[in-house]
Amino acid sequence: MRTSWADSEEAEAAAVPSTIINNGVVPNSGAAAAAAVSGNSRPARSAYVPPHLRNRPPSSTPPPPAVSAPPAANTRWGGGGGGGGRSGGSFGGAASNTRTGGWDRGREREVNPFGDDVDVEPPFVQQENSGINFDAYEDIPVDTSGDNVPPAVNSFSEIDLGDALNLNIRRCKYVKPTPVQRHAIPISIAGRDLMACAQTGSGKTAAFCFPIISGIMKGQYAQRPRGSRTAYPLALILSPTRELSCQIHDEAKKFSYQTGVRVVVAYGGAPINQQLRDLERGVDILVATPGRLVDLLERARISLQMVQYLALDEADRMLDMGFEPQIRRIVEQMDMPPRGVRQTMLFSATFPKEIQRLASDFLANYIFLAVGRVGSSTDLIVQRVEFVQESDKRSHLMDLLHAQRENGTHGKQALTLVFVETKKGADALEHWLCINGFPATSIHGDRSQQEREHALRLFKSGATPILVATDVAARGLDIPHVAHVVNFDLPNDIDDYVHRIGRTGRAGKTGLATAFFNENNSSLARGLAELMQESNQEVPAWLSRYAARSSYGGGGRNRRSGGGRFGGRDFRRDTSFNRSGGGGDYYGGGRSNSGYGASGSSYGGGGYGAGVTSAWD
DNA sequence: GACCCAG
Repeated sequence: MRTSWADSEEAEAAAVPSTIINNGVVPNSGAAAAAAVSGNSRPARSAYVPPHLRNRPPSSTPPPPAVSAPPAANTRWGGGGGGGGRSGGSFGGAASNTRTGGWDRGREREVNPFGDDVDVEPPFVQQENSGINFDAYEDIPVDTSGDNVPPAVNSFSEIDLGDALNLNIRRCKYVKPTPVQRHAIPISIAGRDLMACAQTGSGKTAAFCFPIISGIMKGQYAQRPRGSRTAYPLALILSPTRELSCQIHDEAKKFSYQTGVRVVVAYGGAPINQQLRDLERGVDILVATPGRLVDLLERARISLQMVQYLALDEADRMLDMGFEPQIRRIVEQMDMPPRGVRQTMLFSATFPKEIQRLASDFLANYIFLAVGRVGSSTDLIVQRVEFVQESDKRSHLMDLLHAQRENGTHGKQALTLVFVETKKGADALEHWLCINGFPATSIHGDRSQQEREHALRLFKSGATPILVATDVAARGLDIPHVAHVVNFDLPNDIDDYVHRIGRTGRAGKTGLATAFFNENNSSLARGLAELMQESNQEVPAWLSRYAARSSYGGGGRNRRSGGGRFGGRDFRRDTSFNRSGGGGDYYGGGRSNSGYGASGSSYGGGGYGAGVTSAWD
């Protein structure tokens, strides 16, 4: 499960000598590659299974003859997916015939992430679905809008994802798809663009990984340029933090085991040389943070011209002020195929309408999908708000921690995650907790990547059961056993609050979220009070008064919270967002036919309602 | 203010 660069160093050492096949093709010109892209821009994701994938045992085929050649970029690794594509090329029939799935396990040492084979490797710490209460999902509210929405499926077997992927799904102990998977996977398999409000705890990562992996396995892709040091991924998955990219990479690798689909992660703070070597050995799916990706693009070590699939995790964050220019540059100003040619999938739990509108620049005739959650699960997280002056916060936190210690809700199985506003504040609080007898560590952007990963490991293992964090840890991270999230400093944005408290109460477990509120947070009062009310939480009278005060002053409005909060609703259906005359563009030529209106009322006026309070992410 | 290349 580890993807830190320190660990991949090991994998690298084990993986040489390279078995990558070099067919000797002269580095391709951009034009040729572009032609290849446009000629195969939407690979058919039909039920067709290439012969070499039919009835294929997991790892029975012997390795091909070793080919001595310098590592070539983008050679399909392990074969499984028809990477050879056109066997008419100089690749040669022999080579492609030998590239059946898993042939090179002994040579490339593809680590078995499941620990059920010869390779002994610790099993994944999280088999998230196994802890999910599926009964609670049965009547979950789901909304879709857009043209010709493909119907949802009820089982993985209804979709032909391919044998190797299906085997991995079974190994993950995923018995049946979660609601977001039931809806998002058919949409993606159909080749449609997607904006999905979904939840990590219910398998969001799988929801975009399965179609990508399956599509690459089945796709008949033109030979990617070789011989140069430029890598040509077929899929790009972007996320806002390094740790989240690592987590997605771990998941994607698990799903890709013995499929022949190669997953590489690239993020900042780690030595770039290792990542360059990984890329040289071939990449189908690239998981990256924006900064390092831009760096690699500028070095011409990556080209996006073969990208067929683009997925943005935490998409609203990626398109928020801080990231949007970089994302726009990557998606629009590099060599990535344009929208409508590539397939684009955006995932997040919170999707403010302003961000939805921005996002529509990257999408073509997309489907909007919102997965709510049953009201009963709301109670999994108890939200408390306490009025605490700045000067009293530390002693108040100490009281909470002492109480937890007495309750026994402290330690390996009851982790406490404390969010603060600033990096300095994180350091200070960590130090203060330590000298007061509470072992704590911290994660924030001023720590080295090694320190960040180390802190996360200490916390996850329970060795240090308190983690002080900035918003770097607010989104997406799946940390089991977080029993308590403390908003020592509340965020300025209610969406950030939603993501923060979503670190607890995951996978059917209960959670507690405590917030320290004072005058400095008055701009959040209204959103907080509304959210708590929707979540059937007790709203303190004083908070309601704050909320009432800020409601007419316009005080708490910011760009992300104005006009409909949690994005549980397609902005294209909001007429106020279509007034500029460009509304038709958002639809790409058609109106919703999903009957949204009929079920929309159950959403309680456009929010996630109860859904925002828990594992939904 | 936080997060996102490199050094």
